Order: sequence, then C-alpha cells, then structure tokens
Amino acid sequence: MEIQEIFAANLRRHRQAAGLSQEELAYRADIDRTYISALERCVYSASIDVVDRLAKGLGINAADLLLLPKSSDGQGN
Amino acid sequence: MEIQEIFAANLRRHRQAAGLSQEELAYRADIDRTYISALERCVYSASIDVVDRLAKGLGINAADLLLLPKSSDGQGN
DNA sequence: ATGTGACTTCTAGTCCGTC
DNA sequence: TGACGGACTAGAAGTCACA
Repeated sequence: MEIQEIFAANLRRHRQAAGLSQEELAYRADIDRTYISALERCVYSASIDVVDRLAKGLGINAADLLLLPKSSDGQGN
Repeated sequence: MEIQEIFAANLRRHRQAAGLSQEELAYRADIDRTYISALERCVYSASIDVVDRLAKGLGINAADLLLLPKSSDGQGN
C-alpha cells in the first residue's frame, strides 16, 4: 500500500463523510477541482501543503489523511 | 504554525531521537543529504512521497511527521 | 556534520474543455 | 457530479561546490 493510495482513499472517505462534492471541497481548500479528482485517483503525490489545505476544508487534521484506514492493520511496515 | 514548519520540526526531532545524522537518514531514505537539510529549514513543501520515505527511514508512520508537537492544543486551523 | 547558493529536470498544480 | 485529456506554469526533486 503506497502513501498515495492511502491518501487518496482517506481523502475520498472523509470528503464523502462530510457530505461534500469534489467541487465544494475544491472551493473550501482553494484547490483546483480537477486536481482533487486526480488525487482521489492516485494520479499525483500531493505536497503536504495541499494535504493541509484539504484537511482544513474537511475540518480534520492533516495527519488524519495519511493514516491507514486500519481494519487489517499495517503499521508494521 | 504552518504545515512545513510542523513537518520540519518533527523531522529534526524524530531524526535526532533516532540518533541519526542528516547524512545517515539521507542514505536510508534514498534522498539527497542537502535536500533533507533544506526540508528541516522549511525551504520546501515536501510531497507525501518523500514524507513517507523519510518516515520509513526513521521507523515511524508518515502521519507522525505531520502531527503537532502538542502542547497548547492542536486543531489550530 | 550541516547550511546554502546555483543550477537543471521533472512533476505538482492550474485552467481550459468534453463526455 | 465526477472522470479524463491537453497545454501550460510554479515549484519540488535532485546534484554539486564550498563555506
């Protein structure tokens, strides 16, 4: 499991949990709408700056977007 | 407190806690020594890919490098 | 062992669309 | 509402020499 995939999955999950469309989150985080779409599809490796802006738009902590969804645990590494 | 500063501080703290020099960590994470130096000095906003490689070199989770050093509450936003 | 300037290459990130 | 493409620019990634 690569970090981009973890991030992409967390981003989508938290966004949907917040009931936001990619477009609304894009507006809140001041990030391009098509870029968020790409991030959720693992096209890019975002910088911590956008991770932070996204987290703020979702009302969560930046670190939360990099956490493993758990369930089968993997912290090991 | 910006995310780069939090990351820079955490990187340096965890690196020193692990007893590693920038040079040794650079070797473990396969990242240039001078680039790590720059990151610890907030010159760049690292991508989650390098955050992850650095975390692995330190034996910790990528999310740990984005956590607030605590003290005086988090969630600043 | 680390900081820093200069430099080049590559990708993140934006903006325009269409399906 | 979101996937996806093209074209573009800003800035990260990576390397070197020297203090």
